[in-house]
Amino acid sequence: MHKMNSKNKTFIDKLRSSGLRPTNQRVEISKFLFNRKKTFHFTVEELKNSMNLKRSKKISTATFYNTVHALKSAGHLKEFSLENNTSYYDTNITSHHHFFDNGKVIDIKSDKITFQKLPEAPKGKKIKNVEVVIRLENNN
Amino acid sequence: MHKMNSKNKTFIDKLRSSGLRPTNQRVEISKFLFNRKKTFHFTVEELKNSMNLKRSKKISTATFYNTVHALKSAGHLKEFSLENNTSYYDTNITSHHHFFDNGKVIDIKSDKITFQKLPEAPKGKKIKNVEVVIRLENNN
DNA sequence: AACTACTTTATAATTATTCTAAAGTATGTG
DNA sequence: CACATACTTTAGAATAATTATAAAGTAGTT
Ligand SMILES: [Mn+2]
Ligand SMILES: [Mn+2]
Ligand SMILES: [Zn+2]
Ligand SMILES: [Zn+2]
Repeated sequence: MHKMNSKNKTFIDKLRSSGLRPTNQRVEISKFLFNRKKTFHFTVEELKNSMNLKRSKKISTATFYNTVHALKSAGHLKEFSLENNTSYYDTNITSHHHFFDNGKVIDIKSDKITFQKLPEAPKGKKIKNVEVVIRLENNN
Repeated sequence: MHKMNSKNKTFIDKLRSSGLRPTNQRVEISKFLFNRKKTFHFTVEELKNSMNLKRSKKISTATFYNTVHALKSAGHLKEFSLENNTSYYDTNITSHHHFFDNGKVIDIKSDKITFQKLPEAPKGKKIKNVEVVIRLENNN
């Protein structure tokens, strides 16, 4: 059985608030996702492969998808897309911006970009958020 | 056999410059895509369904995918993604911005958004383009 | 007409994702 | 602690979007 320490608290709470019991598999996934300093951008396949690589008893694909989906529905992960019909997830759930550099994704803090001019929302609508993608290429 | 008129010229040229012979099927697809005043945003499935609806002899799925792919590779279409692992295409190939409103996509001309502050590219990289997505929701 | 290169199409394969149903684990109750 | 019940994990099937294959069709050339 697992003893909960204060370090684990945050990511176990994320599971609980997603309606998920903190089982072994889920705790390991949540820890892997949230127990890091920097934002993590990933696909479910990438997550599965990197976690299962070091494990003798693999966590099943369905558990990865289910857990990620529940965390996303509860607002602990944000979904986004690149141009390759795969879902990416972002542990930074605040509204922020990105550099896209050949499949690599880098966060840009919200306050690093400000606008001089922005269009109004069409009538009956309002703006939920404004997010910028800066696509990069190699110099020269 | 088809006689080419000046109206057809543009979209037939797009086929030619994509390395595609202007066959009947391709001409109809290219015409459907480019012979309109406003930008068209679509998925291949949507394109196929709306074009085949009015046809007795259907154009095959592979031809839709192949033609769209060639047009995109030649730069006559731009690919983008919403949060649902399907590729969308945009007949507006200029760098521009979008409203995303519940799966609906609306163009925002480039000059409608200007920046006060933008981050620099990481070293060794330069900025290829900057595109904004404004997500909308219903009022009240 | 015969030759060649390019096209279209039906169908199979692939990839990402979701579903299903059976077996496993935890929790509550007496 | 038994047992019931509820939730979980998992392997494998199913689905959706896309890509590949290979046979039959079409066009351009000699
Ligand atoms: Mn998919
Ligand atoms: Mn896909
Ligand atoms: Zn991010
Ligand atoms: Zn557009």
